[in-house]
Amino acid sequence: MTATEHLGKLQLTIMRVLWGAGEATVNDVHEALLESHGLAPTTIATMLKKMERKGVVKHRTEGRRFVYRPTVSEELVTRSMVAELAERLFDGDKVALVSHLLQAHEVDADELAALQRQIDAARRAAKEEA
Amino acid sequence: MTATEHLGKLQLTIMRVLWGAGEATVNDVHEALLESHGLAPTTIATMLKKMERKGVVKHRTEGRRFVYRPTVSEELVTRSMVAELAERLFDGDKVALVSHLLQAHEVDADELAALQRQIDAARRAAKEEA
DNA sequence: GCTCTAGTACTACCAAGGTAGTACTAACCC
DNA sequence: GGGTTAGTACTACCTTGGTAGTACTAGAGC
Repeated sequence: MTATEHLGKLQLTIMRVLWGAGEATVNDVHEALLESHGLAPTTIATMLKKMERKGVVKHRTEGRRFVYRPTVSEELVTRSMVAELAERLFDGDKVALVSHLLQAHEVDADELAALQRQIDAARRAAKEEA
Repeated sequence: MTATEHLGKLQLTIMRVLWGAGEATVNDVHEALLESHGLAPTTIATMLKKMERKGVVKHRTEGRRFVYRPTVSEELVTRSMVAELAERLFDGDKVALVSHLLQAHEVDADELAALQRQIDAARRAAKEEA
């Protein structure tokens, strides 16, 4: 039932570090985001704690430090967040979401061609599955 | 610049009433959402006030009541919310968002065919514009 | 003019995301 | 063994979305 794995901006950023590294300590995450975000280490720690309470990460103890690892996949999060938006904006109709992108002129000619190829591939895949 | 016109679930619901009606009083909105949501009238009023502070609606006074009207279009809100998600999840790449939908098997064969037609149309439109 | 009421203002509370300071303590080093 | 320090715990504050009760007042009706 994909329990709406909705993550905030910072949470997603942290998750990306975890997804990339497999697992990481508070310090690892802090280092990874230092240049781009410059947050206090305690901010990362607090956020990770909140995320653990929410169930998207788990930690094990290694000496003094906590080693966090994700408990949900990037794919799952992405899917449920996209689904949530489609739900809110298009009453769950994912095709309408794609239509919106096409109609809002958000996609240029090259991108359209790329999409065309992807749709072809998806249709072929769908046919084979059937 | 599309100043990230992000709206919550209820806010969006209220906006839909306003977009549909052109303008509406607190009571109108309350009536409109009574069956589906059953919220207190004060909840609607509070929400509209917060939305006005945020700049997505304005009101004029008509005797004792406030008549609210949207100051942003549905198109704008939709676009900026989709863009925000694309930003968060796909680093702003809207094509990647579409690819995700296709690859995640979220779209069935009929829908693919429909999309195909839309892409064709979009490509023709793009060609004519050039 | 006065009362009743519709309708807004004000206030309050909860949850979650975000941010961070301060306090505490286990571990390491000498 | 004792001090230093790294690293988490606790607490706190802000914002926004959501929800609603209570207080106040302009207007309508008599």
